[in-house]
Amino acid sequence: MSTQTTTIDSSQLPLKMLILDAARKLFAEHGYAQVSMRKLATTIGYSPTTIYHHFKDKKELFLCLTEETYRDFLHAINEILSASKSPKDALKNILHTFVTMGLENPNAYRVGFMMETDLWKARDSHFESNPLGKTMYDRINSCVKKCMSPNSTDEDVLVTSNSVIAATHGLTALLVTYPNFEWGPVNKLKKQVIDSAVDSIV
Amino acid sequence: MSTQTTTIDSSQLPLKMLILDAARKLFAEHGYAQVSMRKLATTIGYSPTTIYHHFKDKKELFLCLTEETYRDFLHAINEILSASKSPKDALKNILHTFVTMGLENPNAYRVGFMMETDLWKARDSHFESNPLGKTMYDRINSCVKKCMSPNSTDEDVLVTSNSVIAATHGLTALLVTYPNFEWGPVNKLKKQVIDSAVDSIV
DNA sequence: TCGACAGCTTAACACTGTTAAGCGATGGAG
DNA sequence: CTCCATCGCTTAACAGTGTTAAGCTGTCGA
Repeated sequence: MSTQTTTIDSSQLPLKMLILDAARKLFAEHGYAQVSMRKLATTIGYSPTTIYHHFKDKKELFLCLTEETYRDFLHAINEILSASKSPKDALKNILHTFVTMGLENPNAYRVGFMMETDLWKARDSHFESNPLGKTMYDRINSCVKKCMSPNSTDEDVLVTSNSVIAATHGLTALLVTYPNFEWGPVNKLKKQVIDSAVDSIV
Repeated sequence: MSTQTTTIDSSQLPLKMLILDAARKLFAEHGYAQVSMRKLATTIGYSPTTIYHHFKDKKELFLCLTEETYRDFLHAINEILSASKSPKDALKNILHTFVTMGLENPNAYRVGFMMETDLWKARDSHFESNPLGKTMYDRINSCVKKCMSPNSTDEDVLVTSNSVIAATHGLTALLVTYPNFEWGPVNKLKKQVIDSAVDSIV
């Protein structure tokens, strides 16, 4: 029972911020597995135990960073949605940005969209602990719906939305996982993947 | 310098086989990270060090299993190619099988197509240490080429082939990574992803 | 001045991948 | 037969991991 009456976001606590900042940087540079709690502690000049006073475990710490990633993606999506003319334009722009952002910050993309967290696997609903992810997904879903004929069933929309996401994710994942492979001109690749996924929508 | 004149595949050595069999099973069940060398050693009734007499390190051990995965996929591709009428039919069948096999053995798919091994990252050519993967890739590539107009450039073929692979991989990766998500009817999803990728080929 | 509490550390546990050193049996040479 | 080398395997350790129980220390209100 604190006497604190002002609403302070606990994530704004200086030390918690310090940890997150260092973690974000280290993590973006070296990847999840390569950053140990001890290394992180050393870089911020505290003992490893201190981190555990602010985060339940390593998973929770990096889940915070994941949320930041979702926030960034969602922000970009919102901007695009409010600036695009047609739904198809918006959708294509969103997917392009999706790939671009993934390539710009591969480690963030890895944690956000390529790692299976027990937190998610444990639950029936995937997005229960991930409202930002859910919002992102819903945005894309409703954008796809607008691209489709008005008498499409919910299942049609779901399948189409997921298939568009799958294709885009596949490209990003491959480019992130095998950056040294001879992919050919990446821009053409992006365009072809996204166009053939979106233009097939009727 | 052994006096052995008969050609014996060293992978057929009983203990090496025993290790690989146990590793394959443990790994398929629990995943790469969850299987430790000590656990593996215990299940085969040897000390951990023994494993290191047959495999340089954990990475090399699981790279052997990766090769098996590639072998399986390549085998399936070859069967399809020799049984299909049109190139487009063959391509669609290959991609369908790709997804199906991935879902049947998610852990194998993870190691084969979702993990960045230092071995590959270190090299200029991705497939230098992975001839089976190269063959697989080439098979798909030439199948895509047959689907395209004869005056397509090599770059066109490359981009198209990679974009088809990307879409298919994306679906498999998502299904493997988030198996509990409400994907909707997976068969419809597979069909839509593959059809919109392949049917966009001109 | 005392005591409570917050913030942080020390030290440990149970793991991990990996390896240097050594043990014991087997089998060929003298 | 004896000796020695070699092969197959193990013990014990190193350095690292995530994590936590226990304790220390300084500040602040009573």
